Amino acid sequence: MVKKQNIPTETIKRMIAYLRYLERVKDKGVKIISSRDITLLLNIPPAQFRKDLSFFGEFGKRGVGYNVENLIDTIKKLLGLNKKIKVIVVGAGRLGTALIQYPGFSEINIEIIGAFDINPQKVGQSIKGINIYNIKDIKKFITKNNIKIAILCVPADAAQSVADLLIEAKIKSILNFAPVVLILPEGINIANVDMAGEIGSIIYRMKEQA
Amino acid sequence: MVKKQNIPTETIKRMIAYLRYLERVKDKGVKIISSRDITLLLNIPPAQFRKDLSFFGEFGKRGVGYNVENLIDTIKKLLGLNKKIKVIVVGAGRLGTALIQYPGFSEINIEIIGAFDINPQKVGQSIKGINIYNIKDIKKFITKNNIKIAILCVPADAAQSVADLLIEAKIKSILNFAPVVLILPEGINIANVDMAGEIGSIIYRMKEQA
DNA sequence: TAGATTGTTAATCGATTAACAATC
DNA sequence: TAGATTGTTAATCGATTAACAATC
Repeated sequence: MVKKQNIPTETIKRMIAYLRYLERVKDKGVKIISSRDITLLLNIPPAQFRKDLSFFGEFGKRGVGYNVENLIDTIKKLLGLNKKIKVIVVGAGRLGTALIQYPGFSEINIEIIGAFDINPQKVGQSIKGINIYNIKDIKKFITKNNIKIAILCVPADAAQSVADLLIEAKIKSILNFAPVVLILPEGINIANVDMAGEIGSIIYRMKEQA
Repeated sequence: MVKKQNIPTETIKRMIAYLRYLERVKDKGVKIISSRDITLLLNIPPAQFRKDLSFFGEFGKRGVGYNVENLIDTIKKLLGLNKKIKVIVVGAGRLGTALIQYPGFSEINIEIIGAFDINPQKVGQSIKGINIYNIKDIKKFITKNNIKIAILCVPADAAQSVADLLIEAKIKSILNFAPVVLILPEGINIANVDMAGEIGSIIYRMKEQA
């Protein structure tokens, strides 16, 4: 029977961390690993790892541990990372072009298949084989290539209108790097990467220590 | 009397979002704002805004609302963002050079005063007036300029050793973009920006909808 | 005063952690 | 069988939300 409670987003993010760590130990030749060993370097209590997995099912062997290779495959399947996922980058500025080449995405099977910009000087160029297209063609491109996910890295003041355009083009999910809260219809998945917020929290904690 | 409970990190991050939003409405000439209006577009219940502020004190006027300009100044002071904070970028690759120019940092008074790389071809160059120095000189630079915060964007397999170097140079806080969990001594502040984790959580949620 | 909105308490909700029976 | 480690329940902890008295 398929388990179906509400799985915390934090659990999903930890699963990706587990996945990365497992890939690393697999490369070192480790075949079997315990919840204790897998969480030791991740600064997580072993029970949390087991709890996280238990949302999805049973994947270990009592008294033994987890088969590394199997667990990698399992987690990939559970998260939907077992097949390539095509995404586009919207906004081919500094950050956008950096993300096109970010190895952390390709590692988890995410493939950037195009970038879009409004600047005519950028349109037509390509970065690492990824073409930069005119943003006015984005709807056609999304439909034709059946894209569901966009990485949004346009300037803050353009973010909402570009997001509206993406929704119109039937994008289902947005990874937003603009420091703005986007207003989106129900059913659209959004994740915000707030880099300033992260560094702000660091600064506050430092202030507290002083 | 100074309030001192344990303030959730999420509260701090929301404070930065409030700050950004307040700056925007201030530019539009708004003088007074209620908790309802401030949270309307941020998708947050008004009570949470008030609760967040209450960790720090009382800043509104009952029956009236909050003075926008005062509140901006207050939040900046509370978070330690009222004076310029000097930081360095370590790793002047695509992501590093993008972050050097990221406007979201300068908006909250964070000033990048130098970048560091191991690649001799990059050393000596400069981006938007920010010099790229040889990483072997980093310790001297940190000491001389009294830097407390580093933005770490070296490749994953170099991240731990570079972090060790930063600790040796007496850095107190690290904003880490490498998809690795760093092992750091007690008392060092760390924030991890896990871009792959964020997009992974999106992919999972999309899979659930289907 | 009447209306509005804060600040805060208490209730709710959800996530983490501890403990242990199950079982390899 | 003895030792180890899982999977899961229950306890704990912390954060969010609702409700309302205080007060402008």
